[in-house]
Amino acid sequence: MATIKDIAKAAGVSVTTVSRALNGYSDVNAKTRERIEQTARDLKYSPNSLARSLVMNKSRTIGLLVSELSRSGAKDMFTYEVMCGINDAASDVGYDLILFSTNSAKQKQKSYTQLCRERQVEGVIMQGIKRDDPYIAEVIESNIPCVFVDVDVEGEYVGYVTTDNVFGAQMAVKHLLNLGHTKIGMINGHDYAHVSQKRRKGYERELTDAGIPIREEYMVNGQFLEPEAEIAAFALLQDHPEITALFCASDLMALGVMRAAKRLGLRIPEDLSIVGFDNILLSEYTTPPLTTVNQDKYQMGYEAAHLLTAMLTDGGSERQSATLDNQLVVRESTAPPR
Amino acid sequence: MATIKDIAKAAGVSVTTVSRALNGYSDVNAKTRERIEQTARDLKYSPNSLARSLVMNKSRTIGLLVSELSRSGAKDMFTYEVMCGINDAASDVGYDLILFSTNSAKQKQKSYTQLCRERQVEGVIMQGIKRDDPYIAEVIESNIPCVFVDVDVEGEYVGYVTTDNVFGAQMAVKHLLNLGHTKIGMINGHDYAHVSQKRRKGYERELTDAGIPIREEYMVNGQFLEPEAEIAAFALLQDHPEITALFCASDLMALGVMRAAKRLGLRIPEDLSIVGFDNILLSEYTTPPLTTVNQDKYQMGYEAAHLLTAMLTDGGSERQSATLDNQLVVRESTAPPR
DNA sequence: TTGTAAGCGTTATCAA
DNA sequence: TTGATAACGCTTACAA
Repeated sequence: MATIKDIAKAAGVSVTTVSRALNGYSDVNAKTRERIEQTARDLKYSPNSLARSLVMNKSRTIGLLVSELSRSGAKDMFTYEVMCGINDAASDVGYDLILFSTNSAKQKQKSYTQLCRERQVEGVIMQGIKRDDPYIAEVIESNIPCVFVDVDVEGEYVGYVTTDNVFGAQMAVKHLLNLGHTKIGMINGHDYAHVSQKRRKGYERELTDAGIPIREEYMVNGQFLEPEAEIAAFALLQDHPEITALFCASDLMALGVMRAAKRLGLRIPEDLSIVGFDNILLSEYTTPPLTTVNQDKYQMGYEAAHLLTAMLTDGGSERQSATLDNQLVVRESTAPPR
Repeated sequence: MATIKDIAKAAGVSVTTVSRALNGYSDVNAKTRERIEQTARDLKYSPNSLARSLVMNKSRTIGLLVSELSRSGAKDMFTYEVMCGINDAASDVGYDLILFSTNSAKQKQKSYTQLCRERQVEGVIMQGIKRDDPYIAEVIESNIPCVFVDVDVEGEYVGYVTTDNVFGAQMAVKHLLNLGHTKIGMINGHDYAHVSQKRRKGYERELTDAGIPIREEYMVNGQFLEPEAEIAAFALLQDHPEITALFCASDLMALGVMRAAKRLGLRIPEDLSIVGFDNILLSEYTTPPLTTVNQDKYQMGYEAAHLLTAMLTDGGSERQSATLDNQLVVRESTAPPR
């Protein structure tokens, strides 16, 4: 509870001198500094960052805005792993993280700018929000630096981190093509996700390059959810029994697809090959283990925080965005068609 | 960037009146209030919580201290799920979360009290720390309210949330006993975990109740880590081939044990029955699916935040701690011995 | 019902 | 090398 005032009194100097001594300014007599530091220790002083932030107008705090941070996200460790990366990168440079968890109900009450201003965060990292989220427009208008995870918006103070989703999808489809598949369906997420658009693009491009016509009816949405994907895949496979392989825009949805296949009596990979996306932890443990496209989630978070803190300190020089590589991980859910 | 000063000027009143109007005090003329609220909206005002916290000496912030928040924790969703619960409970009552991630290197630089005072958190939730962590003593001494997850310390301002680990372990062992096992080993975590002590107690008690002598050499530590557990279990099973069942203090370790069994050519559950603890997501997907003791991790977090905010507002009335029930989840990793 | 003024714990400007 | 003093944006006695 000791303040610099207390120290000043105890050490017989002014608060100014205490402040300067404790902050390592050079214009303080060595003896005085020593005495001040000692009394600070004696009084178990620790600075009040609130007061400091107020006067300096810098909070050394980053807001972490995760849309619907909830149990449902528990299954793919995506959010968590990204967070770990963010946390590590932020704490490396002395920033603390404040967690805003919003949902649409809360968003109605409080605008993005309000949220940030209130807590005086210096910058924001946004994760798990959809393309049509009203906050995105606010972010671009506002002058609070922000880095998005998996939404490709850029602006003066806005950047993003993502992986090469087009290429990732191409690798997945090429793998299927190489195995001899030609009737390849796709279970996508939803139209409001940046990654869905990109993965679809990769899927279509690879097919086109191979001279295979694109069939709209082979593409369905599973909302990035396991049960929804199961329903969608079930219907798709029932309507189009000629399909021998499915590319899923997420591992979680691939899980649902596996369930649908089981219900239809289809063996994996003999009757149906499945490729996922994300390489979530679970994908290694399914039966059979899932072939998928790996994304380095931790790195995404780390990079996001790094970009943001760079904007904050350098004043926004160099890169604002980053696209990370991803890799095909071949496991046992894919095989040549019968 | 508008402040109450700006509003005061624009609305032609004093800052006091603005403050009172915006905070819903009754002693403000309805007309004046309306005018003030309108100009606040016009100016896109949002309060500066830093300034407010400073003067009120209340930050409405909870510190979340997770020891070694890192990728290694990614495999069990424990940390994440608890966090979701904390987040939901905290935001229900208008508290924000600030993430402190410490590791021993940082702890040396900064004491617990310093950390909290600096950021002026009103209370703290601590997760993933060991019994011998130096912070624990600090917490008890300090007068900052704190709730621990899975460490049973109590004090004037200190409580904890845990599950009934003794009973959980008893259920696990009883299940094994009922199947006819008598040579039951235990892969524990380490001596610095509260839960390890409790689970061991449950294991020993149940065995004793069944008239089976406790054999020290049947108990080994796996540090709550998969590879360590694999090594420990491998050695144990090699030295004591008569063991037909293993109770593991965590699912993650059970995964390692399964690997060890495989390497030894033991089939699960025919040659070796395994029971885990936690019911992590993965346990459902292993081959075979793991019998385990479920803990409601989300609820633990929710309860922790609830206890803490109650302490903060009521001034520490009623309960300070909570012990949640857990349930045996029987899957396919257990069977009668041959 | 409204306003004046003090104060929260810092840092920054300026003068000594 | 040091110290008054103002300022950051807000709340709150106290007075009017």
